Amino acid sequence: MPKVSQTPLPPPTKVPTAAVFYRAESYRPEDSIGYLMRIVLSGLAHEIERQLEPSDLTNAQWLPLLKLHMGDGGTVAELARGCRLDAGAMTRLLDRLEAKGLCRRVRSVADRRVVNIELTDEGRSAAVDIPALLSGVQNACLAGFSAEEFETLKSFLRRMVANAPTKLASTSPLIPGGPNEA
Amino acid sequence: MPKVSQTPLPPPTKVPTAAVFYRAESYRPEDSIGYLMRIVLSGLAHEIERQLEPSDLTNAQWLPLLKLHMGDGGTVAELARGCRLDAGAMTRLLDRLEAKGLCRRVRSVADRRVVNIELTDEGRSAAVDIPALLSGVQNACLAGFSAEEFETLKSFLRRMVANAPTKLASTSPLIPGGPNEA
DNA sequence: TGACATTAATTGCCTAAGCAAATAATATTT
DNA sequence: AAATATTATTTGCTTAGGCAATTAATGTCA
Repeated sequence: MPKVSQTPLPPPTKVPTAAVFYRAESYRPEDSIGYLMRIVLSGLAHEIERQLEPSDLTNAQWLPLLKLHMGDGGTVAELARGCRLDAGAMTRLLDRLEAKGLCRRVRSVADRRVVNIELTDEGRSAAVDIPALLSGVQNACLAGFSAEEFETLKSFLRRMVANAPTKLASTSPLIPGGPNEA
Repeated sequence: MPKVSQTPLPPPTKVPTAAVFYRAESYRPEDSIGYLMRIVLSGLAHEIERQLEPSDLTNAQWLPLLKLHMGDGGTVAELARGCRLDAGAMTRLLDRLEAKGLCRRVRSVADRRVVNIELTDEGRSAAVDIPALLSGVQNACLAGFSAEEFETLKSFLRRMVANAPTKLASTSPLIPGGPNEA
């Protein structure tokens, strides 16, 4: 039951009216939120990768490793969903992790289709450092932000996630507590 | 001259104090701004690519095509810088655009090292539709945002861009009017 | 002028991600 | 039970991007 209003609304719009912030005639790539987010993200990725160097991990590899370490998914399919990756891509990513000795594949006995992924000791010791690293990089990215601005930013991002085409948003449990938990 | 205050500031900090929004002990990937931005961006990319289908263009190809059309860079190096891409990646991207008949390479006579990239008629006609497409997708992503929220979001993003490691931010004219033009 | 440095573009090698097809195992249905 | 559908994983093919080395052309400096 979304926002029942007591006073009758002039036009009974159920979907929020599409804003017109960008127009074809005046479009400049550098002003677009997509462009700006791309720059922020690539900066974050670059710095994360730089700090990951001693661990011999790439920016694509820390997320599945972290999920394994947190017990959030222990099969190829679960990891692929959790990392929003193609199953084939995850297979080959795990090939590389396995080649580095960070994890191993164990065929499930209960369901012989699934392959359980287990961290090795090296994998575990590489994983424990990741949260601190990610926290540091993202805190640095937010330098100068107040706590309130930080919350506002997150709520903006969650609203944009919710605006994304349903297909993408529905394939995995995106936001644990819904798009409104501040 | 950033915000000169009349009252004396208690600690004369010149660099904004690093905020502590994320901590290793309580880190959850789904709460991170990097994760949220990644989802928004991939949703945007997916939708843009879907709408680009009739043009036979990919999400990676519209930006160089648009820059060529806007006269913003006509050589491999300029396009690579403008699109924040490796020169080698741009070479091969242009290979694919050329194979599709959207552009052609013309060796410069003034400086025989450089290759000038020219749009073909097909390239031009593919480029003209791009701004409207990008505007539509990004406006949809911003559904429900007020004009003020939109400006706040952009200012947040610009501040994060400015916080990015100097290396990345200095390689190209990121923000035309500086990180403060609302 | 000649040695050296810089720049532009290309190429090879790697990681990476999506899509589609193939295979194998499990579920469902008739 | 047999046929069918679904699921898990893998593999081939493609686009894509980064890094390093190579080649060619231009600039710089002693």
